[in-house]
Amino acid sequence: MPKLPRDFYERPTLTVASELLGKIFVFKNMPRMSGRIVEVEAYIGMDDPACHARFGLTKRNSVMFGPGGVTYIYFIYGMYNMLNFVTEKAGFPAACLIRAMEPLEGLEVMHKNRDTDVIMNLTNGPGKLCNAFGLTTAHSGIDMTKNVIFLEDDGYKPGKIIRTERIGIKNGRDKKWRFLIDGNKFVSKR
DNA sequence: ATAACGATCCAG
DNA sequence: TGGATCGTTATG
Repeated sequence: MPKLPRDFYERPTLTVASELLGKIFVFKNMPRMSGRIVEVEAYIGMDDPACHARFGLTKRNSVMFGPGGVTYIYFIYGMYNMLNFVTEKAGFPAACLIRAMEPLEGLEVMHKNRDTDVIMNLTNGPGKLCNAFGLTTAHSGIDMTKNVIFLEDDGYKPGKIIRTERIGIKNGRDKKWRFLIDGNKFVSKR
């Protein structure tokens, strides 16, 4: 199946966010692991008070200032990793946070990493899915046009897409920059 | 040098 | 509803 090219990512972040829904995230680990994206949030530029780029270029967020189609993974709350894809062209800092997926391949490893038998509980949250896939900050800055981490399009068409406020932030919570597939049971809990 | 806090999760 | 837990950033 063909990988999504850099052109897919280097567009307005809200466009990318909505089109990420239904795409297949692939991590060529041992074994190959994958999941269908069902919930995403957009963080856009230095003027977005919830975006890591709001303080300008720092050591942590530098990858957001580079080209689109690169992973941005950061560590938070002393124990969780968050998976993002950098969007827009180099120079404009923005990214999409992947909040939930439907697990497809590598279920055994996910169950082991998450220490649960419940499939529904594997990847239905941004911290959970990184734990399930084994993704850490060591996987930040990976070029998604290469062969380790990338997206595939199998032609799946999500049904109705819902837009809501972003979750877990204080500033900028008025913006409806969270996108999810209506009725999908792998969307994160609230 | 130090302190506050965060794009979360889970137990009780 | 609160505690875990630590890197990042701001402030003195």
